[in-house]
Amino acid sequence: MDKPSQNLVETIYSDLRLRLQRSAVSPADRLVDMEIAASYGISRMPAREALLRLVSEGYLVGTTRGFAVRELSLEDISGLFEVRRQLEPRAAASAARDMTPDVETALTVAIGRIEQTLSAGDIPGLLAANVDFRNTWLRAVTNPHMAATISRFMDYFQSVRLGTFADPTVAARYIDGLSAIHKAFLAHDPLAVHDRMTLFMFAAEEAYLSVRRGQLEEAETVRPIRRRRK
Amino acid sequence: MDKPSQNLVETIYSDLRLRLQRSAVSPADRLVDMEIAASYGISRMPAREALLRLVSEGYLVGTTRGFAVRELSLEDISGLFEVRRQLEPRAAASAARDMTPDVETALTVAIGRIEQTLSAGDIPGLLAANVDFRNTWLRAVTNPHMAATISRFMDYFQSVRLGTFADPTVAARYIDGLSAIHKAFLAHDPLAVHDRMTLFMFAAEEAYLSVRRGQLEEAETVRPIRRRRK
DNA sequence: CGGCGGAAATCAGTATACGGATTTCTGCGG
DNA sequence: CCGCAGAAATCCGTATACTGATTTCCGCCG
Repeated sequence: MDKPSQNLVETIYSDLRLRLQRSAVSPADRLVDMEIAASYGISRMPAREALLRLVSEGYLVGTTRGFAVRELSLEDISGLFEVRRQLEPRAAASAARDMTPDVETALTVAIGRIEQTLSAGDIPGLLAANVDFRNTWLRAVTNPHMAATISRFMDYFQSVRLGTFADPTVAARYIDGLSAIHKAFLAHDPLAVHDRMTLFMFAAEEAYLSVRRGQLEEAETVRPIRRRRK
Repeated sequence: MDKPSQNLVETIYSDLRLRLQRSAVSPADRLVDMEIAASYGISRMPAREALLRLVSEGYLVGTTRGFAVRELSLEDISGLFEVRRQLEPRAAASAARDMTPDVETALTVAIGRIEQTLSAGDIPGLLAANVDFRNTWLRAVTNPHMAATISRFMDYFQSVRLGTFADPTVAARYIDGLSAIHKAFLAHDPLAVHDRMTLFMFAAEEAYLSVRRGQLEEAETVRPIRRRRK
């Protein structure tokens, strides 16, 4: 969201955030300040501060050995979606009202890319296109506090998302929902956008819950994951 | 929210956050890491990290000389209240549904203290009682993500709040709104709580806007406040 | 072959140090 | 008395260093 900035912490923070958004960090990975620092050729402190910031925002958790992406419990997912349900339909509706033509075309492009990557079975591409779509309508949300909050809540789900699209049935329904939202945007109908987004929220919640349930019972057996502090 | 914790950054962060909640830091004040560090008898880094975290959360802004409390523009206030309107009525309603008896009595105590401090003209006490009231019902919100988000949005307004209660008319209406919410809580009526909270949100937004407008035009004349970064 | 215990390694937290940008202070000249 | 240039002070950003807690490694003993 911010420009390059000649500030190291900001740079590292953005890079890491991007990697998290793209699910480029697995929950098994450990992010260590010294490694990151070395890869940028800088000292530990900026890397450490960026990591700490991601922890305070809830994207990472500190373990006794490095930082790891936070894994969402089923309660987390429900709770996060309760908030999303309150915000996103309203925000999307206001975006539909205030949208400029270029946003409109960008949305269409994004939807096209989503359908294309879906039929090609290109999961990473689908993921990226999906992020594009949401960022595009979010750009038309004039209230920056609203947009930032929504963006933040969406980003919590990146560790689950890959799995969401693995099941073709789920993926198809997901895309159908997006497509309906897109149509409502094109019709410049804020109320329809609101309703469609509401429906979409429930479908998405179910999808994430089901995926996460699967992940959890699969890992039922072995799973240490130690936190910090006595 | 968190316990003492044997972590310096956390300690300082909580202390500072508390001071901000209580409006104990004026916008004219400058928070400097070395000063804070000295007052705790520690080094710069933990103090600095706590300040940086407050900046990233939007409570402080960096200036060329120390950190200062963020001042809300009129647009900020409107934007923040748009989000609050989406969240707080819903959250309060769920709190009304899930509330335990001890929360109920705590709410009554808080309301009593609010009325008492109001008639006594004890503004700081009123401020504290007000914070108590909101934290009390927020405790009954079972969704931690919802509660944390709301708490965060409320805390943005501490720099304006003192002024809100200076005008007796505004204060009286504010308290009336709270009182109506309290009654709805006692009646265990989630819908009434939702409605009352919605009304209250609009009244509060108006109050803050009016106070802030006054502050802004008063300061119209002299006002350097330099930010950082070219 | 397994487990047990101590040494070595890893890494977060904190402290101290330095450089550079900007502001504030100071004193001289007008 | 005011302005203006240079000096001093302030304070952020970053680097490096130390410490203690925890984990991992490794070899000895049963």
